[in-house]
Parts: sequence; C-alpha cells; structure tokens
Amino acid sequence: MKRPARAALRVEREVLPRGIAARSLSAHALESAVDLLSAMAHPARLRVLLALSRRGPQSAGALAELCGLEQSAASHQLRVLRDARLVAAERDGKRIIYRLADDHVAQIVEDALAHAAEG
Amino acid sequence: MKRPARAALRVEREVLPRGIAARSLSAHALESAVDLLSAMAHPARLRVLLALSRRGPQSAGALAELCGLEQSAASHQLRVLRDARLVAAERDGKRIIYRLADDHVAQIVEDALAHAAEG
DNA sequence: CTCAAGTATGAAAAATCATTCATATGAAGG
DNA sequence: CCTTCATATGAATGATTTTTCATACTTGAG
Repeated sequence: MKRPARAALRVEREVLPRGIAARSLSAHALESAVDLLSAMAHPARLRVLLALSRRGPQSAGALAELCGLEQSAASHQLRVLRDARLVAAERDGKRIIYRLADDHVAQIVEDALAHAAEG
Repeated sequence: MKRPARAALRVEREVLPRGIAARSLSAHALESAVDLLSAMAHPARLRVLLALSRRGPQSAGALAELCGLEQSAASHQLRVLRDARLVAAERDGKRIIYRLADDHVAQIVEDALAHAAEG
C-alpha cells in the first residue's frame, strides 16, 4: 500500500446532504447496472453467457447440457437472463434459440473473467 | 455421474461434451468472476465503487456520506468489497482510506453503466 | 489515563434468491 | 385427436444476503 499524503486527505468535509454520487447519475442507470450485474453474478448464468459468447446462439436444451444444468433449472436461469435483457430468445419449431442481447454483454463477461484470472 | 479426469484440478462439473468452455476456463476462474460480479451487484456497493472511481480515494466516513449510507451499513459493504478485493484500505490516523484495487474494477463498473444507459 | 472521533464487528430479524419437483404449454408428427 | 419432444411455470423449501442495533476496537488529543 502507498500513502496518499496529498490533497486526498483534504476533501472530506464538503457539505453534501445526500451525496454527489447519489445524484450525479440517474438512479435509474445505477439500478439498471445493478440488475445487469446481478443477473451475471451466478455460476450457472455466467456459464450460459459464456457458452453463448463463445459458441454462438444455442437452444435452451443445448445450453442446459453445455452448462450441466437440469432442464428446469436452465429454464429458470434463462428467464432471469431474459428479464435482465442479457439474452434474447426466438422460437424455431419446437426449440427456443437463445443469443446474447448485444456485444456489451460479452464484453463485460470477458472483462470479469480477465480480472478474475489475474488476481 | 462424473468420472475421474486426469486428477489435477478439481472440476466441479464436467458435462461439456467437447466444450470449449470446459477446457479454456477453469472452474476457479469462473467462481472468481462470480465473486467479483456479486460484490459489485448491489446499489450501495456500486455507488461506493463509482464514488471511488470518479473522486479518488476516500475515507470510510466520506464514502458513507457520499453514498447516503449509515456508518455501520457502509462499513459492512466496505468489508464485502474488501473481501472481494475490489478495494484496498489503508489507515491514516483515525481514518481509513479506501481506494479501488485496480483499473479493471473501474473498467467493469463503467462498462456496466454504459450498457445500462443504452438499453 | 480518559475521552471522543472514526471504524469495525456480531447477532438477529427480515428480505431475497436458488433449487427442486410437479405440472403446464406449445409444436410437430402420426 | 393423441403422443412426444422441448421448454416454461409455480409453489415449496432451504440457503444466502441485507439491514439494523448495539457494542467493541483503535487512534490522537488533552
């Protein structure tokens, strides 16, 4: 650890009723970000996202098998991911094909893994 | 059932037929990533990270005020962040100064917010 | 040594989340 | 229709997290 010893120590007594951080970005954006992260913060769901990221769109059943999940469990997790708009679903005959909602999702997943790999 | 694969690393589940994910990603890395994301996936904690990212190192008390948290609550959340190694703490007199553990953390926070802002 | 400021900790209640099992829906084929 | 495959849903239980309150620790001042 390094010592700050500089201006940082001076900053604390500013009059901020409820905090700048609380206001400087919309509460909605922060909530959305939390929802996004919450949806990713689960082993099975992260696996699903990773599988979609690396192998492309897959059916619910294929994802279940790829990730070692029971059918029902997979479906529940996929619903969480869908609700959080991390994945999109499309029916194809009997199957339902899932894909990542956008590139940003893959980006965050990869960043998180990269960070984890370092530490 | 799972069968003994080559000893070595303890792989919790191996149900991926010829899975890229199975090989290229250790179960440990995935768990670490989940821990990282879990620690960020909370409104108060994300606010703390954001405050640290945008305003630099702060004392526990300053963070509490910036984020609109009670002392005890802030301390509990800071412990979660510390345990997950997202922040580092350093004592300075009576105060304890927190800072982001590394740039990767800020990166992920900003990515998540960027994504949230879009959708 | 005593006190106050700044922070941390522990325990218990409350809230949220995960897992499982059973059942329901919807699509295609006979 | 009836059956079967593929997927979703709901309810119940168990586990984990959050929140709050009270209290303890540490440091600098006097």
